[in-house]
Amino acid sequence: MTAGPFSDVDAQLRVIRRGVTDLIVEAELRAKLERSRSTERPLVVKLGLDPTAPDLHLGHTVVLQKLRDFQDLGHHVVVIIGDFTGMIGDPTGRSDTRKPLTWDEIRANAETYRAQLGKVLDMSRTRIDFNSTWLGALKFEDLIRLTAHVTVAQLLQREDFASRYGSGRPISLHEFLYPIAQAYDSVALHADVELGGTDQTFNLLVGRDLQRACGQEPQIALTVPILEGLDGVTKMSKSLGNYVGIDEPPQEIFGKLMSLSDAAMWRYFELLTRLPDTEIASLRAGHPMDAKRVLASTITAQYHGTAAAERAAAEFARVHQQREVPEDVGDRRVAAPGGRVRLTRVLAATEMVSSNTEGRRMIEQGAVELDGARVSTVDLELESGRTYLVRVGKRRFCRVTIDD
RNA sequence: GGGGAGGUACCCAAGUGGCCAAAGGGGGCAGACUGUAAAUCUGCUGGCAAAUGCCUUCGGGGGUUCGAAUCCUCCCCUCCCCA
Repeated sequence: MTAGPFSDVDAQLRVIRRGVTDLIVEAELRAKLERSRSTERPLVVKLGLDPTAPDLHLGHTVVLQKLRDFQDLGHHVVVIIGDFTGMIGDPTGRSDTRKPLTWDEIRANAETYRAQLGKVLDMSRTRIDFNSTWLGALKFEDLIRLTAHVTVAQLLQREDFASRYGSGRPISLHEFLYPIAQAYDSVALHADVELGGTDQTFNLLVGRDLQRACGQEPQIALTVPILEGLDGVTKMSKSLGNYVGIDEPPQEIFGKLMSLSDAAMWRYFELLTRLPDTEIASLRAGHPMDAKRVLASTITAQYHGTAAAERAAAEFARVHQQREVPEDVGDRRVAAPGGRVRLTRVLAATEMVSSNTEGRRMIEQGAVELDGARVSTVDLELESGRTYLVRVGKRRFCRVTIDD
């Protein structure tokens, strides 16, 4: 993208600043960039990932795209798999203690990451490290020295700790160690920049303090906005079920994005697409559904290519706007011991519902269609030797063949 | 170490011997309406069988009782105050 190894500092800063919430401290970043340019040494840019949730979703891509920006500028990107910190679990909110992962699980998760990160990053220039490498080598004595640099009052500045402490909810001591461990990652790497969502601000700043205490130049803390999930309110996360995984099939990504609320969609335009402001403005002036279609197509294309995005769009129109059957309906076979089976059993057996009782409820609520006709009989039986097209709710389809 | 308050279904939160599979809210799902949106309205929201039946669930174990989320007892966990 540029002639020399590193482009003009102002140009770099323009790219880096785009879409970020906080850049602490910009003057220091400028100095680092200038030195990097004159010495032709790339900056070390760090991002930590949690090893427990190896499925990347659109929420992660906000920060990953920023990481990609740094890569494109020629800098050195390091992704830390927080296998050690994962034993703690970043204490944001829920207070459930995590069970430590086995080494095999961690390795497997890291492989998943490697595959998924490649959808956004240039993996040939991405280093992946495990923080157990250096954290596991620390002795208790080292830990004591490290923790001496941080005060309890400092830790209680963090909003999450403060509110829990204030409202009488427990804080385990090891949770206090989380920011310190993450900060030590920066020390171990000699990180120049650390990226994270705005919820990471505190941790990133502890990194600065600890680096300073260890005689290093403090890193730049750079935060990007947290993407809201499909509900448009809480942050996108797998555990809340309001996410779009980057590994999901195109129809899923497209369909999930179409179900966004109008209000939330602009946030997605802003954080997930690189469409120019003028184009977004003209979309705002038109029909919201057209805008949403553009959003869904753009993002689907990012992960599956334009052709797949077009297919997904066509499929969506067929199923939801013309109310027809989707192109790829799963085929299942269900055994009918006596020549016939109850529909409720079929629904459960094909996992279209979670239990027979649930299936019964669905029928009672008029949510089940058989070959296009709504089912009103709860104890309806299906005959063997036939194939039925079963639909539950709006999105669940299955072609079921009944065997003897 | 002393004193006090708590642990209820996905989450919050009522319930202090039977009418409790357990109020209410949130979330989720479904139906209507629509642009498969949002908002709104309605219904459902442990499982098996579908019959007025059975099983699992109120931190864990044991006990009292015809009968317990509710009483007793031991244990585990959390918070607050004092030291």
